[in-house]
This record gives sequence, C-alpha cells and structure tokens, in this order.
Amino acid sequence: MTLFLGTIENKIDAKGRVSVPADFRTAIKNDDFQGVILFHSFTNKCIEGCTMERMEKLSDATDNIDLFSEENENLNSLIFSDARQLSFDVTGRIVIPSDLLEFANIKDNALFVGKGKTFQIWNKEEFEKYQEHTRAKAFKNRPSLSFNKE
Amino acid sequence: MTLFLGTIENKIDAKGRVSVPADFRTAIKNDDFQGVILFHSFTNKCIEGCTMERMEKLSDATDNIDLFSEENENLNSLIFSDARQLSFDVTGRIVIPSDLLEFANIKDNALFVGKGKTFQIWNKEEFEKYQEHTRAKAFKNRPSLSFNKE
DNA sequence: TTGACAACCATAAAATACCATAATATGATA
DNA sequence: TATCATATTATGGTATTTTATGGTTGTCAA
Repeated sequence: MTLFLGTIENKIDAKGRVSVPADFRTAIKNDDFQGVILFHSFTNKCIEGCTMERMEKLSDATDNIDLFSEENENLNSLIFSDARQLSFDVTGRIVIPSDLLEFANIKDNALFVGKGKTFQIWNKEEFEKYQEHTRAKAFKNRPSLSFNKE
Repeated sequence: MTLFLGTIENKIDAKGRVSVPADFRTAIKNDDFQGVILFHSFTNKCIEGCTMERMEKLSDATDNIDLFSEENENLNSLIFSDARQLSFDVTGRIVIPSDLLEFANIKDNALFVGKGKTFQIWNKEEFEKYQEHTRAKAFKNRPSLSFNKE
C-alpha cells in the first residue's frame, strides 16, 4: 500500500474541478473505487480525505447490527452523513462540493496535504497559519519529541 | 460493496413519489432486489432504510439467540413485521408509506442521510436539531472516537 | 365507476464524459 | 551538462448523459 505524501497545490476551475495530485492517484490505483471520500475535518478548518477502502474498514469497525445502541448510531451519523464519494474523471479530477469548499475557505486553489493513510485539502494561507502554530507548539514541547531524545 | 454516504434532500410529489438519491441507488445496483427496505426507527423520529441483503443478514443474526438479549431479540422481530419492501420505478423513485411519513413528520421534502451500511430518511429540521445535539456530544467525548485513536 | 397504483412519457438542470491543448516532468543522447 | 524527444500531468472548453421532477395514461380491484 502506498501512502499520501507531500504537499501539492492545484487550481480549481470554473466548474469546481480540480486535479487530484498524480502521486495521490497512484496511491489509489489498485483500489476498487477509483476516487476519494471527502468530509469536514472535526479538528481543523480543512477538508479530510481518504480512500473508500478506509471508509469501509471504518464502517466494519462501527457496525454491529445493533439497532438500539444510541452511541453507535450517533457516531455513524456523524461520519457517514457528512462524507461524499467522488470518483475521478478520465484525467484524474474531482469536483469538490461547494459546502466543503466554503467550510475550508477554499476558492481558486486547493492545497493537497499528505498525511499518510489520509490526506487533507486546505486553503494555502490557512494551512500556513496552522503550520506555524503547530511548529511553535512542537518547539515548546521539544524535550518530549522523540527526535530530540536521541 | 458501496456505502450510503452523504445527505441529499429530494422532493415528494403530489402522489407521494420521491427519488432515491442516485448515489444510494448505485450502492444497491448489484443487489438482487432493486429497491429498499424501510421501517420505523427505534431511536429517533425518522425512517430507517437498508437493502434487502442487510435485512437477510439481520435475520441471520436474530436467528442466533445468543447474539442478542431476549429483549433485543423481540425488538428485532418487531422490525420484520414493520418493514416494507419498496422497489424502484424506472426513474429510481419509491412511494414512502404514509404512516412512516407521519411518524417522521415528513411532508414535502425527504432528507436522505447516509449511515454507512444503512441510511435514514428525515424531516430536514428534525435532522438538523438531532445533528447539532450529536455534534456537541461527540465533541465532548472526542477522545473516545475511534477516529482520533489512529 | 371510482380510486389507488403502476407503467409510460417528457423535460430542465445538473453532472459527467469527451476532446483539445498547455505545462511539466522524465529520459535519452550527444 | 546541455539539448532534444517523449510521456505524463494539469487545465480549459464542449458535448452528452444522468438525474430529479412533473404529468398522462392504463389497469385492476373495491
């Protein structure tokens, strides 16, 4: 299995189409569903992305055919009701739903950020702000990073 | 297998017909029964929906008495007596039985809500209330979401 | 014969497939 | 290393199909 790595910025055209980075697409090449799943991030002002395979795994994990477990029910509702299935066109593009674009404050350009088994889509400026914030935090907590222990 | 994902609102016409969202239909495309099963929700003011395939699985599960408490057993058997089998017309529509519509307080518009291997049909306002409530709760319990464990 | 319901037909808008080209990367060769 | 040839990728525009929705007709049973 290949991972989502790197950071690539692509344009969104007038019809909302945007190329999924080629490296991301090759990571999905062997999957049944040729496309991605997108949904709102729960923690950041960005769009979360993953493969259908991963979504199915998640579904298997939360599915217990128990119709009366409210907790189970709520979790499913939260994740799946918000997710969109977007298949690639012949050239590897998707159309990101407008509500997701608005949520992440994305207009003309989409920044694809690899996160291993998942990825995110950001507004570039928002991402830089976030990066800076994260770096500062990491620096503050430096002694606890395994990096510095060695 | 494809999942039921996303949230789509469709109109109910004068004769009670409503289009099942195209994405939902493609999730069922390979099944024997081209249609859906609907029944009252036990946990919310909405209609539960699933495929015939899943109904059969549920039947297998309730067959094994050890899997469920007797109480749940009985409740599960309630589902079968309550469930309606609705096949698509040529354009992919169904007619939702009026007692289910009344139960879920649905009049002109039906909100189809994906829940992974199942889905629900809601009155939009009711769902928004519910969703808000669920989000708040999930956020509070965030560390326990499997999502954040990985 | 009336009323419920299914089959059939029609259409505007939205989504998707298709085709063309520009930009970029990759590799071969001198 | 510099240059050229080739393949891949990103992007733009147009054509076609699908989808959601409305209406009409036919059929069967109460």
